[in-house]
Amino acid sequence: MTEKNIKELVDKYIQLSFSVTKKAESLIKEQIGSDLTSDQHYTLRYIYQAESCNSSELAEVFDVKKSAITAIINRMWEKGLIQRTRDEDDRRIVYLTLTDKGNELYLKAEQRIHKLVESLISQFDQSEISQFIETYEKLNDILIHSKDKQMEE
Amino acid sequence: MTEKNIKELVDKYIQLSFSVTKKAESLIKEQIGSDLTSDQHYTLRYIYQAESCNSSELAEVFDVKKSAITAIINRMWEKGLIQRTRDEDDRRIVYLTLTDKGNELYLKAEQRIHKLVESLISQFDQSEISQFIETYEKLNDILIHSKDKQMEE
DNA sequence: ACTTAACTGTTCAACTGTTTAATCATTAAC
DNA sequence: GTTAATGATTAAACAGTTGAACAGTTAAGT
Repeated sequence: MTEKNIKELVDKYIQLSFSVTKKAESLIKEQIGSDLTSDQHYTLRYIYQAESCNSSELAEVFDVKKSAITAIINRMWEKGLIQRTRDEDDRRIVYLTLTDKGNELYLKAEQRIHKLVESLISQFDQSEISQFIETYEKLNDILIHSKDKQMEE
Repeated sequence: MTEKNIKELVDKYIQLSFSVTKKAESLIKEQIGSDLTSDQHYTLRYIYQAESCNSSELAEVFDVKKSAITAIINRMWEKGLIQRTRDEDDRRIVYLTLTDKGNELYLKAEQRIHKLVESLISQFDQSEISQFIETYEKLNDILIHSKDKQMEE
């Protein structure tokens, strides 16, 4: 592969990455509706899948400071979507769990997102989309590894 | 493809999309440094590539209201990165162009991002990455089409 | 046991980015 | 020549973020 080809490939990837991310985010926002912001939905999803978690964990996953998590959790707590429970053994830790309302709101939005993504995916061959996701997964691993390597420095 | 397989594929894509986007954004932020935010860098890039553009165009590309663009341009104008020039024929239109400082700052960050992406891409077979980008491009087209279809409704 | 250090989470001030609605200046349409 | 429409801005309000300071709790060292 020539230098020029590599540069073009990289340019194209940077361009596509920006464009796809923007448009996907925009479509997802429409599925979520006005009850939740994107970040709030992502937060609901993480807590839903983890069943229970704490601020530090969320801060690491979302790659923001803990104070940012406190702020977002506060807003969702005020809306009655999230509960806080202190650990009895280590009273520093605050467990975050979804309320019934939070659960319901998450599932409603997630179903719509699921339908959206399914309709997008259905426009590809099965082999093409499988190959794509496989590479995407590999990229994800490489990105995780890149972050870890930076931590060591 | 069974129902179950589709659901798993969709779940995986949603999961990966979130994870990859977060991590890539985080790595890119590190390349940009503290002189610029991500959005400011994206703005510089768009104006750099377009050579000249106006607020409405940016608002459409970034999928935000024009007032949001005004705000971001104001901050970058205060930093001396962007110039505003009124069109002589239609004095409503304000052309946005990069100052030398803006140009320089953009290129410095973009070079680092380029190196980052190149080092990521180099960890794949050429055929794999070509196939990936091809599918990514197709996905981008589909997303653009999805937006257009919504506009018609 | 007491002191110190480390950890979990919060508060506060300052900032970026966003939307909504109102406004200004300019151009287009009739 | 008055009325639309257009391009851009302003102001208020809010979500999200950081950085620094802090409170409460637990762990470690001695």
